Amino acid sequence: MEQALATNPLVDLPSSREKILDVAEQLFSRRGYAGVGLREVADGVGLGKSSLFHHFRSKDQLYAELLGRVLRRLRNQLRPIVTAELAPAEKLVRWIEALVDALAEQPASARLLVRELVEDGQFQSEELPEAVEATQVLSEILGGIRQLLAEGIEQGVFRQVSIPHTVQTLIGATVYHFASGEFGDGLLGRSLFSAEAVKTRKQELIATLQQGWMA
Amino acid sequence: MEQALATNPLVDLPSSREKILDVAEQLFSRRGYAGVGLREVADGVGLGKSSLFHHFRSKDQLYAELLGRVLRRLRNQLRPIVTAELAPAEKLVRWIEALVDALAEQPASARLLVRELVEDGQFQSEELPEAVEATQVLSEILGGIRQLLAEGIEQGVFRQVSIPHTVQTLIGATVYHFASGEFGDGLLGRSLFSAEAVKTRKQELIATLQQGWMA
DNA sequence: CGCCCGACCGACCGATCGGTCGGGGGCCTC
DNA sequence: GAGGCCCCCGACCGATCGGTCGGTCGGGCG
Repeated sequence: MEQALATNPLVDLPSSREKILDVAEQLFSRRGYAGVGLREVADGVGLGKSSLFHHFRSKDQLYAELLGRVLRRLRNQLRPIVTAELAPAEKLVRWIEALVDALAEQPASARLLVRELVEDGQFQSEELPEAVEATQVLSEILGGIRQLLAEGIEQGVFRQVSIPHTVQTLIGATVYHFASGEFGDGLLGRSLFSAEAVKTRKQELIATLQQGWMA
Repeated sequence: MEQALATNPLVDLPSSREKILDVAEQLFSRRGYAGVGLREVADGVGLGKSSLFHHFRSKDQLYAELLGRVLRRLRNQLRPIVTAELAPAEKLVRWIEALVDALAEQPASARLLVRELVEDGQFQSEELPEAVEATQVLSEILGGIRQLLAEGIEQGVFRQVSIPHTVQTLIGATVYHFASGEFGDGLLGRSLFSAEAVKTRKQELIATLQQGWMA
């Protein structure tokens, strides 16, 4: 996180802009869009507040860009699984594992996503191009899992579950879980993101859901 | 909502105070604690902002009281099921049904709860007595479902699932689902709270989870 | 009648909000 | 060495934040 960045003349881009996004991701994920002021973000980066506006047009745009970054990461890790040549049951297991891994790798992601899903989306309706792109990436991810489920049902390996409800259950069991912060830590008696807890989560999920959806 | 309240000399209590809580519940659930100003709450009730402080000490206290109201409702609807004399499998089904019904009845509840669970709880650590009480009610609810699951495992009718993870899955599949607002509406193609969608949710949940947890 | 009190109000407080503006310093290129 | 560009800054803007204050009003009660 704190390597020598400025000393590398070739890829010094990850400097301020990325640092702002990193800090903002931590803060927004914990206390929400309205709960964090730009002053605090700037302080966390070690810049003046007005410097943020050199890199981003507005608070809205900063947030939208953040969301896009998180969603693109997820999409990139999940896409190859949907398009792979595998049996649906195997695909589903790998998809769940990959989603859990992706969420566990970057603890702020799940919280950010839950906030966005629970919010009455002011962002997708904005004319901000970054927000529009983020919405598209989300649609891609959803399309993938829907297709995966549809395949399995068509081939008769899954029960005839309701696809939208199943998607919701999956999101709840993964994204919500890793977004549950201190509450989840307290329930589990350890950090949600400890290697042990992540492994157990995968096992429990796959056992429950696979068994619950198999024909 | 707009009956003649003041004309009834016996039960005129549900007047302003309850009205404030109702309006605040709608607003906070949709845009979060930090996202709603007291001015807007007061306008929604039809009062001046300063009048809110006649009924509540602070914004924090108003919010804590709100949370307590929601949690007490849930506890009161779930408690009799845990203590009932029924087989664990039957109890679990009824518990899920009751939770879904309770969340579906008052659409703001689920969103409020998800926000609270995802937030790094500033409220339970506060010295606000209303917040402490709300935390206790939440613990009661959690204790109930934990006990229910433990019973089932002990009697061998449930698999040896991890109880904390199972609780998380249950919360995700119910509370998150009904908190997912416009996103969930879009996924389902109808309102999350339509009678049809609620009924389907119950069926899907019970089928999946029961089948996934039975020994 | 006079008195009290709960409900309510507008004006106001200091602080903070997102955002703007003019300018300064380092570095690269003519 | 003179410009140009990128990055950054402090000072400042109007608006809004949670919260306070003094005071008005009307109904119940002695």
